Amino acid sequence: MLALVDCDSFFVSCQVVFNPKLRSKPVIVLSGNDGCVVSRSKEAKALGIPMGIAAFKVKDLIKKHRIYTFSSNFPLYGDMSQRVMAILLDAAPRVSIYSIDEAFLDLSTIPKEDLKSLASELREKIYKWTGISVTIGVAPTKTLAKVATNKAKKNSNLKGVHIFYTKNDIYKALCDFPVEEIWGVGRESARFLKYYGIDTAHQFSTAPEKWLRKNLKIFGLKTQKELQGVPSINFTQTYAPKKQIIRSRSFKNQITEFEALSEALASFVVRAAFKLREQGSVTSKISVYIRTSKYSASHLRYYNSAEKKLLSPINDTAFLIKEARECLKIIFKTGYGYKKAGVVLSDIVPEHSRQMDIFRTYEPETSKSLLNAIDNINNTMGARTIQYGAEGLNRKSLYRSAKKSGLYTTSWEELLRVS
DNA sequence: TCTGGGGTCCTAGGACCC
DNA sequence: TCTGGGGTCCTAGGACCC
Repeated sequence: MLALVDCDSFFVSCQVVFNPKLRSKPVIVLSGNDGCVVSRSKEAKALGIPMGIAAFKVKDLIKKHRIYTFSSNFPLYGDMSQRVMAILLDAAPRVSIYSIDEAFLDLSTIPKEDLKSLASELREKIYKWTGISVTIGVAPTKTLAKVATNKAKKNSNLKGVHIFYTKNDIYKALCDFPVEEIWGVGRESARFLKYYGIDTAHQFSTAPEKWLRKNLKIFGLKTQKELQGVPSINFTQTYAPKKQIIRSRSFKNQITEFEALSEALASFVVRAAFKLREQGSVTSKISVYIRTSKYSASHLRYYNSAEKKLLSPINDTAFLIKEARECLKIIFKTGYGYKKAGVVLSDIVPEHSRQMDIFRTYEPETSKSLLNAIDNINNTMGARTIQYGAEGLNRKSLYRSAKKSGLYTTSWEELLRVS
């Protein structure tokens, strides 16, 4: 058996921990640039705020019901996530952290009769130690644990824990579980399945194997096995290094100047390269993209990207900034108002297995101590204590973030004051 | 006026080899 | 008229996740 532990309305919960008077009130958290609604309290859901909707579209609803609104605050969520995960890592021999607010726990060594108390106690402990409430689903496979969690969230009588003990438990649950809510069945597959009369998870689990393999490919087949109780999705490593690192942002106002865009890209590179070094990796491909608004008139729309392959994989910020600038030169066109830009590092490999460049156009050792020094200073004295000139100095923020709460757990200046 | 920011896995098809 | 049979590697882009 394995458990899925899923934090309830995670971003909202993080805000409420440090602002307890918001408990039982409608609260939402917005995406970057205050664009979309990405987390909602139970009360906000009940008022009809859909997931992912553009914030301006529900402005009236927010005003009318006095819904408390926060800009996203990722340093806070990341830190709260680590606290929850630390408890989970201690609770089971193997833990697979799946996202910022979810993890799978291997419970195969736990006797069946102990599962219920273990899950309930874990749930209480997490709430007591972090203030975050979680829902736990226990089942023989990841996909079924997802179903169990889903059921628990919809039925408050279950008190946040749902366990599939028997085949019959599973059968009953799958019969009234909509096919489009299965983990791994997205919009495309759901439309296809429904066209052929497959509406429930149970129907999916009994569909002909060959037909499924042909149309939904290998992942469709794996999902079917999972629903039948046969584990088919790997239990991945807890701290697997990223294979791709993206840093991107939407801008508050359109950017029209090359230099301004170049500075924004440089700041993305700085953060991406820091992440790269943090996980002990080097990259051999950098790509850059810029885009106008997706919603503007078609003749004002422009999207383009460019990439550079690096002869020798590296993690040197200054080098990558130069490469990003070269990419921008290729794709930048005047006359457009750019709304978003991003940097992608890919073809990432561990630093110790780096393939050297026979022509030695770049010698990584020379900058290693410099990079270490910069990282150490920024780690101990705060991010951006030392910056690169290419990021631009004293610039005004390019991003909208009007309702950001304090960095209660990661900045000495912003600790919560209690009186 | 205003529409997020990360990720992963899989497949088809091209380029290439003998 | 008819034009082999067996492979590998790489990449772009789709589908999906939170």
